[in-house]
Order: sequence, then structure tokens, then C-alpha cells
Amino acid sequence: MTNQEVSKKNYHHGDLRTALIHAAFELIEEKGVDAFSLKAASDLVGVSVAAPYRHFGDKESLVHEVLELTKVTFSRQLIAASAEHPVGSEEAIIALGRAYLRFISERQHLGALMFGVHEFQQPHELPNYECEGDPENAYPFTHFREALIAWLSAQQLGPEYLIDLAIPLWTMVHGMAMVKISGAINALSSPELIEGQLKQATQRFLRGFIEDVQGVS
Amino acid sequence: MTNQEVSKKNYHHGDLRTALIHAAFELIEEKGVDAFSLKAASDLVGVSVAAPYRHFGDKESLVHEVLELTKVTFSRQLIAASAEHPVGSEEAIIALGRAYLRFISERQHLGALMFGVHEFQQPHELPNYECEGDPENAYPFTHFREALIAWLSAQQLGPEYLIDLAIPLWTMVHGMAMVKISGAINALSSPELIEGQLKQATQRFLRGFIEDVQGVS
DNA sequence: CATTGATGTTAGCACGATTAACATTTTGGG
DNA sequence: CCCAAAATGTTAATCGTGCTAACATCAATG
Repeated sequence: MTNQEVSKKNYHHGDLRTALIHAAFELIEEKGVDAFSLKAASDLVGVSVAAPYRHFGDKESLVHEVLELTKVTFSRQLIAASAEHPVGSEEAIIALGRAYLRFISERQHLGALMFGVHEFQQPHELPNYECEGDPENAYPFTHFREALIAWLSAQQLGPEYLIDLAIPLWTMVHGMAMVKISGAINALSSPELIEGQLKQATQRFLRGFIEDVQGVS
Repeated sequence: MTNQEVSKKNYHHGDLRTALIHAAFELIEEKGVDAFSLKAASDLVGVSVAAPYRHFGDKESLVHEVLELTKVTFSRQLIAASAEHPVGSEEAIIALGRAYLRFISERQHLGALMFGVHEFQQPHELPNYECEGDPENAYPFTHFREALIAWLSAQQLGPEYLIDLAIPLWTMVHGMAMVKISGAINALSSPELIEGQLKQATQRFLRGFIEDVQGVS
């Protein structure tokens, strides 16, 4: 009853809007966006097929809300994972990658929703590498960015190296995740193997990076 | 009239089957699988909506043919790209990555068809890293595999290092491509930047790899 | 030259998105 | 407290699309 929470609720259904979002979230997590129908969500919540249109302009709007919810959920896991390690440590970076892989591996359809090419795809904001306000709403890449800046700083390197470091490392992690959900390579199916690869490759990359940079400058 | 080519043709339409495949290919390349409808393909070819069912069990079968056609097209480009450089060279590997990125960047919807998560997705075969017969039908990863084995050999390293080398490198390239088509990071939108990153990261990775391996063994 | 099988076509069903018209409940002002 | 308006919901109908059934054609073969 915190005076904000009540305002939207208590109508016919109670709160059809958020009920639909959560129903849709579950359905999409279960079967994927492509298989998701407004009817299924309506049925699950117990309203008619037309009811959602009082709260969402169209199917896409609902899916968009689910996407936002997914991003927040994902971000929370990433934050939690890196928080277990010292700021600026190699471990923090690896843990971030591992959390990234796990989330997407275990919740493939949510991964596909966020990063796949589908009819509801929307251009991700975040023009360059800026971090927008709330970390929970931050684009996942932002977390890598923060961890890498901290690492660079711990290595006595300035943030000017960020891009050359972040892009290959993050695209590798992202690529592993995408390969996983697209089933592109069965060899990556084992979580142990994929996480071992992640760790080894990250270490090699970071260490090779230092040598390369130090050797030049 | 080579005795094979005529057999399938000259019926009502001539060769509706391949005409449909090519029409579908164009439509999918243009608008993506999700937006593709059998009706659109039928219209383009000039037949009724039911006609395709004489040649394909269902929509998925047609899409499957388009997928195969796409893979062959893609493979050809990869082969051509690496063929321009000495076998076993770093350049060949970079060229392969560049061709991979270009194809998928320039033909996003085909990339999404091959590697995206969609209703027609099918498990890619190729259980481990085996190379099946015809190189043109080979899974794209196979080309990387060949190039890397050659490179390893040129470095006097055996193929036992393949996996640890191929997975991170390929997933990075693949990740860059996926990021590109999902619009995940606008910063990767410029072809120059992305290709520069590819080259630099590949070089760093390969060189770091050698040092790492030589340092240990 | 007619039958047969490969192809095509039209009509129709099922489903899911979306909208229009109608019903009901909540809220707010008199 | 009562009513009108706004907010929600429902039912019915339309449209686009996959897919099937019943019917129409054409080419080839005996």
C-alpha cells in the first residue's frame, strides 16, 4: 500500500497488464517468441483474446515488455556474478562471461529474444559505449565494459585500450552463447567444455593483450 | 540437354520446384524468414498458393532448401576468400573471418536463417569437428578448421591444439557477425571498424597462443 | 487416342492478430 | 447515494496465412 503500488491495480482483473507480461514471459521462456501467441497468454491468465488490447497496442508491445523484463533479469545475474570477485580482477571478468553463458544456455529462448533476429527485434540503444543510468537496465555489454575498465586500471592501463579489449572478448563470449543456442556446434554442448574454453581463452587473451601493449609502448 | 537437366523440367510450369526455391531465397534474403510466406513465393512465381504443396511437404521443407542453398553460397565465398592467401598463413585465417563477417553483414537475413533461432531451425550436424565430403556443403566451421590446422602445421604445431584455438577464434568471429545482425552494438556498425578489430584480435590471439604454448611445453 | 499420373487450381478449414460493437464495473462528481 | 464517464472485458467478424480436399489439366505411354 505504498501509495504507488495500488494506483494501477484493482480493476476487473486486478492487474491484467502485469499478469499478461508475466504469463508471456513464461510462455516465451518455455517455447520461444516465434511460438508465442497472444491467445496462449490470454488463456493462461484467463481472459478473452481481445482483453490484451486494452493494455498493449499490439502483440509486439507485449513482447517488448517481456524483453525489458528479460534484460533486467539478465543484468541482475551478471551483476551478482561479477560481484563475487575483486573489482578489476581477471576472475571477475571470467565470472561475468560464465554468467553470460549460463543464462543464455539455460534460458535459450530468452537469449534468442534478446539477441536473436526475429520480427520483434528492435535496435538496441546505447550509441557507443556509454552507460545509461540504472545498471539494471543497462545493456549487458555495459557490465563487461565496467569490468574491463577496472581491470585495465588494475594493470595500470588507461581506458583508451577499452575498445580493442572489450570488443574481441565480448564478441567471443557472445559468440559462444549464440553458437550454443543455435546449435551450431554440438561440440560446445557440454557446459564444462564451454566454460573451460571461456576461461582459457579469456586468460590467454588478457595476458596476450598485456604483452602486446607493453611490447609496443 | 545433358540428359540430367531435362528430366525434371518441362511440365506445367517448367520447373516449379527450383523456381520456388529461388523465389523463396530472394524473399528471405530480402525480408527474413519470419516475414516469408508461401503465398509471397507463389505470387512471385505466378502460381496458386496450393501449388507449392506438390513439391514440398510444407513450408518448412521449402525453407530447408533455401537454407541449403544459402550454406552453399556462403561456403563458396569462404573458400574463395581463403584461396587468395597462402595455405597456413595468418592472412588466410583473417581473410576467412573477413569473408564470414561480410557475407553475414551484407546478407543479414541469410545469416539469421543459417544461425538464428527461428521456427525452422534445425540441429546442425557435424558431431564434432569432422569434415564431411563435399567442401561446398561443409559446415562453415569446417573451413576455419582447415585453415587453422594448416596454420598450426606451419607453426610446427600438431592438430591437438586445434580445439583450443578454433573455438575461441571462431566464436569471436561468429559473435561479431551475430552482434552485427542483431544490432546489439551500434559501435560495430562500421565495416572498417569491425574488420580492423577482427584483424587485430586475430593477430593478437594467434601470437598470444604461440607464446602461451611455447612457454609451457 | 485414351488412361494415368504429375501438376495446378479453387474452395474451405483452422488459427492467430486485430478491430468494432456491446457489456460491465469502478470511479468521481453532484 | 446515484449516475455518467472512463476503464476494462467480451463476443463476433475480418484478414492473412498454412494446409488439405476435390476437381481440372496436360504430357507421356501403351
